[in-house]
Amino acid sequence: MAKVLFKRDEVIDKSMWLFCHNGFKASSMQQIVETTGLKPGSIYHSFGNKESLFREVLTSYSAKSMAKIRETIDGAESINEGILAHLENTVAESISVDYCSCLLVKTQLELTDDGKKNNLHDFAANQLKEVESLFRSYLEREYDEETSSERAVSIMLHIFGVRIYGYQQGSAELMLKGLRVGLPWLPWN
Amino acid sequence: MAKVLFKRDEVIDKSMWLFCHNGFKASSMQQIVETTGLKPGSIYHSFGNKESLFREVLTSYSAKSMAKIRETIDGAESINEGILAHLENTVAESISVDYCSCLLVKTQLELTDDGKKNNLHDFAANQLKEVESLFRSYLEREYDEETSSERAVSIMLHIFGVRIYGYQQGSAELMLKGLRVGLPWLPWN
DNA sequence: CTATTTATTGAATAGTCACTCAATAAGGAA
DNA sequence: TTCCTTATTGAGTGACTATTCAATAAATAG
Repeated sequence: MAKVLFKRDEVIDKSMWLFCHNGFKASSMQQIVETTGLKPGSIYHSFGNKESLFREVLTSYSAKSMAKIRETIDGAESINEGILAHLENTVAESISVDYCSCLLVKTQLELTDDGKKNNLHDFAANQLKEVESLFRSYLEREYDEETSSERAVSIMLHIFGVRIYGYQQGSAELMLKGLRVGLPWLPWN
Repeated sequence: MAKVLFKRDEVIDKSMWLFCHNGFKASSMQQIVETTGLKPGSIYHSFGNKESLFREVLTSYSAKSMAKIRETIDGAESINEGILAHLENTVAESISVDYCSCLLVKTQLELTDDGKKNNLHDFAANQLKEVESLFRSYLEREYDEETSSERAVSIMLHIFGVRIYGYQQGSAELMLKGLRVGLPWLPWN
């Protein structure tokens, strides 16, 4: 056999699952081989090395995340209702049985900024900055620049908070109360 | 030579520095040997294994963190001023050159909950719950139970947020603005 | 049909990992 | 002093790591 027998997207998705659960270092190439069904040589031929594969996974993860945010806000009756819906989704996600936080957040904490160009730490940080920009651009449809900027930061702080707080047991209700206190300008019921 | 030639606390502190910067898995025993000056056999004789050593480091880190919070709040003119001072300290810390977030947060994200008893993930999560309890107990001196509980959660969400947001470049001012928006009940200037 | 290109294979490589253990050295107890 | 306990040593262990590469198989070009 030869020539494009596997689907690149499927390999990315299966690898994403693994990286999300175990992080970068703890996901071994052996596990990737088992999860994707590809042989080591195939992976290296198609993706270069583990870091390149991970980079593609991160890019895909980031694109999906931002698409989902857009979808949620665009589908809501107002910007603020959309933002609230996204936060509620994030909380709901965090109590699922195999919750594994956010790959970008995990990557930023796991990989150190070694000073080299295009390191994975900075890559994740930049993607998260883009998420903030996305929220800010939505807010600017409703508020002045200053308010939009402040509230975008506040949203990011709360999302990051939920990404970590979500590991506490039975935390959904508590988190929603905490979000309501910290984001009183959102249209809570 | 023999018998207690090294100081246990110093070994813990030096290992803490390493674990804070690289995380659990990425800190090799070889690095621990180099950092602490102990030989492999000595470390295993005194601490059991890498996980036990890390557990002692986590315990020490948690104790130090909570002591510092108490110190800051007890030394302030009011509970709320103390909480604000602690948040400002956290922000200030996050812009230092070798910032490495919070070991408990990093551990919770790096190590998965494998379901086993006393795993490191749960250990870190429990320590973070105690930090929340500490804030709640302070707040209960000023507010009713419900308000104290909600605001303690809100504080934790913001601290977690800062722990991650701190990796963005030039973020100190932005974070302070975000905190001011999300925690308007604190005595800002 | 033949030649060339290219995806796939999987055993093999060198390096790193956490960890061990017999030998050794130095206290305290008798 | 002699014995016993215990901290220290550091070379060594096997398991695992990411990665390679010559061989192979299939699709495409001429």
